[in-house]
Amino acid sequence: MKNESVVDNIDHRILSSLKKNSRISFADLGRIINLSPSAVRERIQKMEDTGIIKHYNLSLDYKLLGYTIEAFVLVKVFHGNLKALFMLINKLPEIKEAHRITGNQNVHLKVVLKDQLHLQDLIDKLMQYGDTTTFLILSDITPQET
Amino acid sequence: MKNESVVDNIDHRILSSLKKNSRISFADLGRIINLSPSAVRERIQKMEDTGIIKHYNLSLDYKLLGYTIEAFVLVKVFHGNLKALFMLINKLPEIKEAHRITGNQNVHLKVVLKDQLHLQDLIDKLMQYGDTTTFLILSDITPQET
DNA sequence: ATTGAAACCAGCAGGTA
DNA sequence: TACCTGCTGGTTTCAAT
Repeated sequence: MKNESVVDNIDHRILSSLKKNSRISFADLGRIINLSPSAVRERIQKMEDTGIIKHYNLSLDYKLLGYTIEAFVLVKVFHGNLKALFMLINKLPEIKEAHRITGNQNVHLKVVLKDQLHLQDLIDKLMQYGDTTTFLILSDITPQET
Repeated sequence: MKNESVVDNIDHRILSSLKKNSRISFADLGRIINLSPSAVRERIQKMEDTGIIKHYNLSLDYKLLGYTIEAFVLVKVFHGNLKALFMLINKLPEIKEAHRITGNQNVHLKVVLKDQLHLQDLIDKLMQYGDTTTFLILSDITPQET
C-alpha cells in the first residue's frame, strides 16, 4: 500500500538511482529495487506526468571543452531594467543557470566562459542593466550522494 | 575529417541532444544526426572515458516533493575551519551543490529545504564555521537552450 | 563508420489481487 | 490502483569488415 505522500519509499529509491545515472534501463532499475520493468516504467511515467521529474540532463566538464572560467555573477538590477535583463539572459549561451533571488541583489547567474576576455565581454553587457558582483569558481566540492 | 579539437561538430550535436534528454537512445540519436547507432555509441563512450561527459543526471521539482525553500548560501569561513566545513557539507543532504569561490566569501552553496525551521537549523550549523549570507531563490529564469 | 547477429529492453495488452 | 507476465518489435552490444 502506498502512503498518502506524492512519492513513497519505492519512488525515492527510483529517483535515487536515476540521480546516480539517468540513463539506467527500466529493467536494471527493476532488478535494483525488486520490481518488474513495467511497474518501474509506470512509476516513472507518473512522476514525469506530475512534473516531479522535470528533465533528464547531462553534466559536462567545461574545462575539457576549452572553457577556462566558471563563475557566479550577482546583479543588482537598475530600476525598470529587469525585463530587458531577462531578454539578454535568454540570448547568452554562456549563462547556464539564472535565478531571481532575495536580498540586495536581484539576479543570480552561473556562467561558463572561454577566457578572461570573454568574462569581460559578459560583464560589459550585464553592466548596462545593473551593478554586478562576480565570484570565480575555484573548485566543485559538491557531495557525491545528494 | 575530424578537426584537432577534443570534440568535433558531430560530438557537439550529440551533446546538444543529450542535454535536451539524456535518456535518448543511441538509435534515435543516430537518426537525428545521420549516423549508425554503433558510431554514436563509440563517440559517447569516448567522451565518457575522457571525462567530457561527467554524469547523466536528473532535475527534480523540489516544490512538488515538499521542499518549500531553495536558497544560495555564501560562507566566509573562519580561519582554519575550511576542512571542518567540508566535512559538514558532506554530511548534509540538503546541500545540493557546493563550490569554492574567490572573493570576500570562500564557499558557495545551493540548498533545498523543507521550511523556515529547516533553514534555521542549517544556518545554525554553518555559523559554527563562518559568517553566512543567504539568498532565497524566488524563481528559476534559466534559458531553455543552454 | 558500418554491418549483422545474439542478447536484451521498451512498450503494450491482458490478467491478478 | 499497483503490480505482474508474456509477447513483439526495436535497441544495445560486440565482432568483423
